[in-house]
Amino acid sequence: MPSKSSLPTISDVAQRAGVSIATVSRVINGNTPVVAETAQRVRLAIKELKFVPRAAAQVLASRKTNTIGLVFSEIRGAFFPHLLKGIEAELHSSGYELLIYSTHSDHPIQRKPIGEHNTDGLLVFTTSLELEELERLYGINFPLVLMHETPPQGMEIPVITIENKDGAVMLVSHLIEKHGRRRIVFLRGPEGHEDSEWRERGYREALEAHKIVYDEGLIARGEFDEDSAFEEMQKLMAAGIEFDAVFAGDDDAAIGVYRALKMANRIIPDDVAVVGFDDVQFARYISPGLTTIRAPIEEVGREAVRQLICLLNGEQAQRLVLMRTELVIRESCGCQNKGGGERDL
Amino acid sequence: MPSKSSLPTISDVAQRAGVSIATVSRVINGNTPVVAETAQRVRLAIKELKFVPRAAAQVLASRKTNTIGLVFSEIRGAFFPHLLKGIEAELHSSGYELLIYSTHSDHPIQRKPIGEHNTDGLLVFTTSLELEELERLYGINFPLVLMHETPPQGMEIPVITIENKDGAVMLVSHLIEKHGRRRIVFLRGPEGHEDSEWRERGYREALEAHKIVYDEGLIARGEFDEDSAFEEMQKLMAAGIEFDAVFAGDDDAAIGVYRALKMANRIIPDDVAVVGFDDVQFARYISPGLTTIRAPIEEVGREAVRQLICLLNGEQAQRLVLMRTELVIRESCGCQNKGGGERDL
DNA sequence: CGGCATGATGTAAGCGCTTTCAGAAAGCGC
DNA sequence: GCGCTTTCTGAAAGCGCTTACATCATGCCG
Repeated sequence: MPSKSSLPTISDVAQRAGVSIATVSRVINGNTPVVAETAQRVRLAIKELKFVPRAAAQVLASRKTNTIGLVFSEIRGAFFPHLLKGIEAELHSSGYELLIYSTHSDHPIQRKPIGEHNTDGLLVFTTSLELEELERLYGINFPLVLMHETPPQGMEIPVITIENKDGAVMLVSHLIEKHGRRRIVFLRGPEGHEDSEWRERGYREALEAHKIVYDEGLIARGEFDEDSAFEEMQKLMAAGIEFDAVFAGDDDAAIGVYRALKMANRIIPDDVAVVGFDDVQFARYISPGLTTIRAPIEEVGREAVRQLICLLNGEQAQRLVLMRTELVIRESCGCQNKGGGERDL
Repeated sequence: MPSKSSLPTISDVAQRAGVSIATVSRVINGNTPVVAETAQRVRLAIKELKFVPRAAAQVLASRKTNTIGLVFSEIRGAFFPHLLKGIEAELHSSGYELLIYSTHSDHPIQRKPIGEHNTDGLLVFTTSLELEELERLYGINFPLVLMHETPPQGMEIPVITIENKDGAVMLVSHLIEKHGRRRIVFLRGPEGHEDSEWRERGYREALEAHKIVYDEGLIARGEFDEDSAFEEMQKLMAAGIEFDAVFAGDDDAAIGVYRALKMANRIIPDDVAVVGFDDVQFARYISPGLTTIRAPIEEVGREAVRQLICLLNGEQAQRLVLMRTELVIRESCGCQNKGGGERDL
């Protein structure tokens, strides 16, 4: 049993097969013709020695890492698995590896964790990368694709995102038209979060289209998560603000809204209608079923990878891919949910 | 603006700072003393040139990749984010990177995606790695930690797992003692899945302890996911098998059970009590709230990383870490859920 | 039958770092 | 001041691959 220090290298293989290391390299990479019989001998030697090329050496010599990076900030959130699944799926079919880095703000970064030194390109979700680093990477022409974030001034980086505004309009219009709601709370996401900005714009447009005056007092500032949503709702109610519906910003926040409302004995949807955004897994499981917007998150991941691969191949990528969103009606808005979600509980 | 082909290297830095590349390397790695003033000059040069060491070169020269790998098979499943979160958190505080590979069976692997050539050690979840590959890695003394899977015969690999059997016993005993259920269906997980094996053992022990005869007819074979659970329940009901409770194998499966039961107009928990396993996010959100076992999944991830790092440092790792599980009572078993889960909806 | 494509293989020069080893500079006691 | 140790720094040898280029048989044409 060989110790770890003596793993076989390409020269061991070459020697055993009676060829030069160049030939071994050629049969491994298959880009230069090698006589069939020789190739067979090499492959045998590889198998016998259980040889696996050291990735670092390949990368160093070929200047290609064959892996792409994903920078992400919020592993929590029902959102993440969907996105990752799409990315993984598309990546596998293209032979790239995935390096994931999630930027926790708490640990100051010493060595640069992810970038041009260990990946061929980067998938960046929302604002998980500091502007400075983004500029640096862009400056050296490093392949980059953004998700749910338009690039800063002057940078031409492909973006994949969803129809946030349309989704919000559908949601709010539904609340107004079908259920006669007029005092609709909007629970924003984090400051500077683009999804949130667009959803708010949609919210305002929908109000306007129905001649409802925008009321600053109905805007609450959450973080796209359960806890902050819960607290914001508590505050709102404590302040005695009246409302008959809540647009929760995203599904995670909707959970917090549910909790606060139930604790205050307000019935959903009779007293207060609630809608979310994203249609994550649990949206159909909670009670009442959450009316929300289906965002093709998985598809965003797939498309992001596709565009990045375009870039990696030196092809032109699309500047902007906008994914359609779709209204998913369940019961939390007041509907009876006839038909549709047959998988709902 | 430098083109991608002319990224600065360590020699550029050395030249600019008026030192040798060895010195630059020393201040980067900080393991050999360098006079403060010189070090400062080097750091300045690094900053000015925006130099980032190429990871591949470092890896090749130092023979350490500074990244650990995670091999996983089921990105789907409410399970995954919890695990990943724990792993990420622990990893960051130790300065390692994470390379994730999820083994989809559909794409035959050409190049070895993950292993000794691109990581310093591997975290392996359940049976995501083929035995042959596991043996190979073990054979070359490669640092390995398994999660939720005991190592094959003769291999001494550290394992992190949870008290599956105890959890199952708690669940089933609760069903029997508090709710008088006696015909309890057990919905298994996939063949060979260790969690499933142990849960079944707990199920049988609990029955035995209460003098209930084990009935083969009450065992259904799911896949730890919603769809197979749904189908299995349909089959069971179609076959006219009687039961007053279902132990769903895991929470994902419980969802499928809920759906099948509701579709058949059987009331949970009055007609049929349902319990799950894992306590994933949505368990508290569904209606009725799912009685389940809280498995410290995140902690499993953290602990796995800790053990792997022990190995990487040449220290001894624990052969087996067993995490305690805990009964979480909500309403799906028939309880009224007084107290406890104050975050439940 | 000589000259020349043609295609398979070998030779060797890196890729950009780390690290050993040796040398230079500086401090110390006698 | 002389030899000694003690620090710091530089030269250079790899790490294990890829790939441009050279080499060497072939086969083919005129």
